[in-house]
Amino acid sequence: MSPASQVRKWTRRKEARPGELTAAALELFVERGYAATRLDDVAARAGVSKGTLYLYFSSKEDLFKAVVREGIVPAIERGEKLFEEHTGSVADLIGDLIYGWWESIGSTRLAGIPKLMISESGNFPEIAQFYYQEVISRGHRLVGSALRRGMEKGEFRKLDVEYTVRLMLAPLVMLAVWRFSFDVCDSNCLEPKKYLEQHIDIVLNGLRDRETKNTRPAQVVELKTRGKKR
Amino acid sequence: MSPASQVRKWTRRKEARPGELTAAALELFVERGYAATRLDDVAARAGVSKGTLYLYFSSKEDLFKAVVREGIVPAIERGEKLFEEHTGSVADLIGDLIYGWWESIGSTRLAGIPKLMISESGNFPEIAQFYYQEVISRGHRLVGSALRRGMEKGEFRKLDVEYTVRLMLAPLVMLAVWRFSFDVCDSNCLEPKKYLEQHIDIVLNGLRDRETKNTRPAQVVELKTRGKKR
DNA sequence: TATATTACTGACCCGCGAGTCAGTAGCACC
DNA sequence: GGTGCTACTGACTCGCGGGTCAGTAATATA
Repeated sequence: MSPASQVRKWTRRKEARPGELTAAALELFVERGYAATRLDDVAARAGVSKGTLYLYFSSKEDLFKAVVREGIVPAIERGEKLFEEHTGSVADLIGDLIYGWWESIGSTRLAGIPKLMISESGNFPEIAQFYYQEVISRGHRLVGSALRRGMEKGEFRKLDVEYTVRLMLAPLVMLAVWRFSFDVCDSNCLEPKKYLEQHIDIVLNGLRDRETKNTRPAQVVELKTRGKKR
Repeated sequence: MSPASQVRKWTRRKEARPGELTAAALELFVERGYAATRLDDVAARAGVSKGTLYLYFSSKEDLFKAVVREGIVPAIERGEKLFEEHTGSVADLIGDLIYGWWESIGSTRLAGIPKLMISESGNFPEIAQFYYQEVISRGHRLVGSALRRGMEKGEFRKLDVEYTVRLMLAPLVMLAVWRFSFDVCDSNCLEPKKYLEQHIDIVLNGLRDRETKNTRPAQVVELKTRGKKR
């Protein structure tokens, strides 16, 4: 009935395309891996044709870089701000950092990036290097600063900071990775908030300086009730 | 010089081929990812031609399955035996399990399999399912039994076992994954044994039941001196 | 040494997907 | 409504790598 000439086949949306393309690419890269992802599919998911993809990105590798860069750098910056602005016990700070990570990365699709980087670091050493410097190192430095502060204040035992940082972060990375790997197989899949809560519980207990008398018992804080203080 | 007819071009080694091929495949899969690995390269690394590979494996996917199956199942069985034969404190048992994992998996090339499964689970749901049931589930059950025993004996606080298991294993998996992902970038790369030692230290401290009076302080055991008791 | 058997080779096939580009349709401006 | 600009399309190319198979060389047997 309606003449074909009246049907609008597409619209110009120059500004929106790059973001939509990287978002689609992130989903597919995480789901299938870099090599197994077809650019036709990325374009289709973003609602454009493959040709359009090449207007905004010069190659598949270029698209991959954009996905990593754009996704992760803003997130780490938020974490650093949180650290600088924090006042109060270090145990609280650690909790805030971990729950903050969950809110702004862990629970979002950005959580797929660690898995991506783990899988593809061998094929893109340049990007791996970038990711290591801009995300991993900075993240370690951030948590390291918090731990050091806690040790200086006598809240925590004195332990090697670098190792403790990694031990603290490993369960977070695994939580993110798990969602995109085995959650489907996992019949009794776990409740992320409870998992993080218990992680904080065990680690803060494990770190607590037993010689210091005036430390409170380890704080198990409900996620729901957090962030209402201001 | 020596006539070409005298040079032996290849020898028959029917028995050895499959193992050599899966070993080569494991290395390359881990290094480059499944899709980015060429069967020509796998064959070359195993010292044969691609045609030979197809005498022993019907497809790339079949080879992948063989790599996972053959590598990991024997290892988990050793862990289960360790658990059954163990007598003594649960803290010791946990240490033995973790160091045993390091000796028989973490420090070997088998450590690459977790990374492989994480990367490719989406593309091979059937293998992911197999891996989940035969490795992950069994591993969780194993560590879960140890934790439960510790809680019943009063060595540990009463916590949700399933969550604690994952929190205990996350740093091990991350250690394995790290080696094949960012160790190259990592200037000050860590000492695995010290890392594991500190993990055990923190976790056992974190789990310790503070109400129980007769628990010893957390045991930090040197890896070097272990395993000499019998 | 002659013959049969088979582990192994390597050149070839062919489909798939990254990357290209001539053409088309939306839109701004007159 | 016409004209020019450009965001977008989709059919095309072409190389790469999974998979095949006719032939070859090592070995077993006599």
